[in-house]
Amino acid sequence: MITDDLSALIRTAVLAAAEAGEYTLDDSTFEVSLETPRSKQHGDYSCTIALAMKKYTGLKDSREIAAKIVKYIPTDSSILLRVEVAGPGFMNFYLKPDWLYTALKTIESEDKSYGFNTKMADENILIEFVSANPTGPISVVNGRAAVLGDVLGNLLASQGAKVGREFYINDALNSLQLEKFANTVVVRYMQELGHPVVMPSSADGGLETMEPGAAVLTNKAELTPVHFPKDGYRGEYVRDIARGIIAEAGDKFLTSSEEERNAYFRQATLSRMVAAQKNALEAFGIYFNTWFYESSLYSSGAVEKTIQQLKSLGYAYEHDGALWLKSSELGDEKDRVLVRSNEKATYIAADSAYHHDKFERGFNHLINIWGADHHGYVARLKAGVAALGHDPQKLEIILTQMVSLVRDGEAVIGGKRKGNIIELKEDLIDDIGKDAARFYFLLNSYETPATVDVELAKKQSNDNPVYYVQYSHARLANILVKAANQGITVRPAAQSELALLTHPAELDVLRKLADYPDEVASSAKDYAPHRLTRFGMELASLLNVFYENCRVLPGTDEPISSVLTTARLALVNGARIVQSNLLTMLGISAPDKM
RNA sequence: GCCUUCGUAGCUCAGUGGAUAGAGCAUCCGCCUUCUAAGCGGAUGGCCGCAAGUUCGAACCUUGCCGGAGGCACCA
Repeated sequence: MITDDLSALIRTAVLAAAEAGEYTLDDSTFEVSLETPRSKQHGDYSCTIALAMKKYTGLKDSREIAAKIVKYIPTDSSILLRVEVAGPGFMNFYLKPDWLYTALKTIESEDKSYGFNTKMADENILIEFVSANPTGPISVVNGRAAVLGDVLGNLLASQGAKVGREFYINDALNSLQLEKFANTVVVRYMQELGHPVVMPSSADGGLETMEPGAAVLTNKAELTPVHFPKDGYRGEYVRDIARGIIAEAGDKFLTSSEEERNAYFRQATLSRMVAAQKNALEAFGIYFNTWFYESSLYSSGAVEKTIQQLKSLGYAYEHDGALWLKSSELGDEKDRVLVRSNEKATYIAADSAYHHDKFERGFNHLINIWGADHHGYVARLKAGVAALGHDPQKLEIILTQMVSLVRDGEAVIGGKRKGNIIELKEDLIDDIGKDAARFYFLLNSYETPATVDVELAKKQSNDNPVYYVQYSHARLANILVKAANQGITVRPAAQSELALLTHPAELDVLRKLADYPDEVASSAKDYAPHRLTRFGMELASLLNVFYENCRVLPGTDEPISSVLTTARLALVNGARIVQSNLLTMLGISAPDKM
């Protein structure tokens, strides 16, 4: 890569200058960092080493240091046009356009793998994300973590890491909630089959109300009312599940034993809810390698085994009738209960077992994506993992800032219990599509608290920058189609007069294309998918400028030499590859027509 | 009270210790007879919450304060 060549050149010059006695160098472990200047007046790359070297050399004027270094940079380099010292001591490097043409050839030959490398080949990473409770649908709030985890997975995989995506289903300990959920579905089931329902008075002062049963059994006498559970789940999706059960099993649970009915509903509501979640996520382009059931940790004995292990390692002790984890010795602020005095294991016991299991499965690096409201749990889990002999540094918790929901300017409060959920699929994807929805979440850093107004998102969907990026791709594709129709063949870049590409708009595009692999690598390293999104918008903007200023195919007014057309077609094809690779990385389609 | 996090243009947000702090939307003015106007060009708009410190250099690092969000269970 060009930046590697350039920094090697600078390193050699810094050492050569010291050797020649221009200055003394106290520390030879200096880092040569290159940056892309914000303004291209400052060259293709800029180096600040002279500023940093004030400490090591004893010289006061960093412009002077820069000048001394520059003296030892070879002027007959194959890549370098010139070097300038500017400002307080920046060294600005202006490269020969050749390097851009070389980059274009590289893009063409690497094609779909341009932007990929093998730096992280030793990493076997498991990303666990979304993991929404199986008592409600995937909501818009989950959308951000979902797309973040998915694209982060793509980014890490592009760096050569093996990546697994996992969804954890909290189906065991949380049994009270699951029971309540199943009971709620039973009530809706009976309502669908004709029973009236008594809705309890709500906490915010509403009175007890009566809902009629569905009019399916018109000839029968009035059926006995059933009571909706206090704090039951009020969302419409509960009725959907009830209807699904009727379609599959009919009305036989009206007359079955309570035991039989409860056992069936407990299992059926869980599997239907999980299926619905899976369905919604797939509509969002998100596929998990594994759906891990918390209950399996209990049935396999893993939780019990983990507790025994913690005891024998001396990290667990009895106190007040409960079993405690010595988490305070492992970075947590206090000790935590592992097994309650009622003998039930806590979530931390199951979670320790779960993360132990992840490591046991061969992953050497775990990434969990959680909402910021779980941050108080981070130290605890790391302590649990450390107690079991794993390096807590290898468990990374990404906390996404909260997503608050707004509908037509009004805050939507409450959640699954109250029934006012804004569903990811029904309320967003079905309206604006997968591409716009993904792009919407990928625009900003997960470190920024977000407010999602679905109605606003729908109204603004035409303004969604995703179309801007896709449009630039479609225009490129269109040029290639038109060229083929006119019988003009796209030649390999190596057989084109790339030196004809001298227009500033062309050079800007080429420079951006050459930057792409670095951008992917840094987005992966910093877990910052949104940077790639921004890069796509910037590239689109440069492409539009190129499109306005540099005609590719012969026009009626504007004669264009066939060699220039050939060169520009090579550029168009390279840009199409990059824009397509980028959109693919984001899980967004790259249409040829719009 | 303690912990985490956010505060940048009217709004939504980028900004990797570097040069004159950027983009989209909104507002205003221009540009379609040639490869897609979902586009291009221009204008307006900033005590980067406040203060001190570190540094050659701070929107970025440190500390304090102000304001918002979240968390401090034998819940998950």
